[in-house]
Amino acid sequence: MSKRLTTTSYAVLAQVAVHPWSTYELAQQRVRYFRYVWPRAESAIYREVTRLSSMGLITGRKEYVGKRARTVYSITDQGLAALRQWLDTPVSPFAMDFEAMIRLFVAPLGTKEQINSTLTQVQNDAQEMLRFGGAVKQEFLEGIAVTQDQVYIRALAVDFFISLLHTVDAWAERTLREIESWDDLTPDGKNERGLEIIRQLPVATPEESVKGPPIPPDTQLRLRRSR
Amino acid sequence: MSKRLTTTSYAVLAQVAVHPWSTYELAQQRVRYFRYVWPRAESAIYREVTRLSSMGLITGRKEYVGKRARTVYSITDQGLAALRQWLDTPVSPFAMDFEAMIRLFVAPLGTKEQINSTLTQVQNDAQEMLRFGGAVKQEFLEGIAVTQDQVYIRALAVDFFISLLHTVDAWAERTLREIESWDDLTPDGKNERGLEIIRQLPVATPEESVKGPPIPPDTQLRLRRSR
DNA sequence: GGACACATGTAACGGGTTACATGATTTC
DNA sequence: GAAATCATGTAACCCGTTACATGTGTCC
Repeated sequence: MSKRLTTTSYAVLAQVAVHPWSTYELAQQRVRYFRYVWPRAESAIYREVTRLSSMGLITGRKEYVGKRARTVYSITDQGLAALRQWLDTPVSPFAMDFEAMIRLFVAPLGTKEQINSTLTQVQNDAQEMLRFGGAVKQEFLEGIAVTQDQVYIRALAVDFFISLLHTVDAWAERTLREIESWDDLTPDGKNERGLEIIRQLPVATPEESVKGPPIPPDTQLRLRRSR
Repeated sequence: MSKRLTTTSYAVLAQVAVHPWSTYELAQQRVRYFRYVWPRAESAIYREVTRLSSMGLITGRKEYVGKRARTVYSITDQGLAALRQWLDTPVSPFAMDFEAMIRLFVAPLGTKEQINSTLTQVQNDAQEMLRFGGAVKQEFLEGIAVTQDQVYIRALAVDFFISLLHTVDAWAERTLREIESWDDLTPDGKNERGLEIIRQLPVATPEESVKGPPIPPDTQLRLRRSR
């Protein structure tokens, strides 16, 4: 068992910091915590709990619900200190896995139905997540959220979540409409239209912005470094 | 070596489908292809190339640049067929790793400087990626992009990329301003403000939308299934 | 009292990462 | 002709996943 803590470790630690949980609850309640910003399999949570416990960052207390034993974990002072220390290290950048984009690139090899169904799936996923966001919103407004005392922070996170999903949803929508307007998936006659879309994108080309000093080479974008 | 192809395999295959590349070029040029939507380490690309080649989905031809040997890979008919077949399988959903969100949640354990630097980093990353997006835009407008004949498709992808980054950038900006306005990171007196932000989020609460039929239980959001 | 979902895990595989290695070219 | 960088990989660890296991409460 490695000694290094990963972001996943800190995610679990952060969740335990809110209040004590059993491992099962931790794994389940990730939905309301980091499932969407740091998705991991349940078994990964179980392993992290074992690890954090063996390192003394959380402590388990055996409880019984009827005849069934369960271990409820709380954060230790050492665990809190570890979290605080972590806040001084550099963040790993935003990263996404978006398979639909790869499929879009190779879409001309397939059919209109295929790319349509891919984009529809993207939109459905986004709308489903938005529904979850709506549920969270309501919980806070009703004052029954587990982290009700942290609204002032959580509001900022939910804001991000909602904004991002609206962006994905809207993009899927307009892209579906665009493809609908095509007769087929070949490049024939679609060149100028594509350039027009590109031209209208709200972003400056380097040509337009060569007034400023050149970008120093060490400003290179970091790849995700999540270990 | 497992026989199953992963999304990473198909990403490499899709890139080789554009035109032949040496392995090194493939690993480098991911920047212009899937680096941002399917980020993987270079060594993973090398391994995939070996695998795809041994499965006959791509073929390598030895070339020499001066004294240095290199293998240039092209896609085979079998590889094209595999890509086409893949388009009929369900997409794996959008997923993100966004460590900054975890840090935001535990921000009250640390200092204002710490959360500020986290959010600034998020904004810098987004702006750096936007600059890259601008460069891609210019390439297409100048007509010198490698996939110039695919503008009509790529435009849709670049649109997504730009939209998403503007969303991230704007969120980081307004969140930085919000936190700037605080005296400290404690909940004291920030409760009502948080609720106000939540209230204004552009998403329907389930309460508001109970007119429609209940959501069938099998509409559950899938977790990323990228294998 | 059988079925089913809840609660709590363990085992094993493999994909992704980090770290290292090595010759060839270019730079100064 | 030394140093830096390019080009091309290999090795090994470990995180994350999928699949399985097993007892316990609950529903009808």
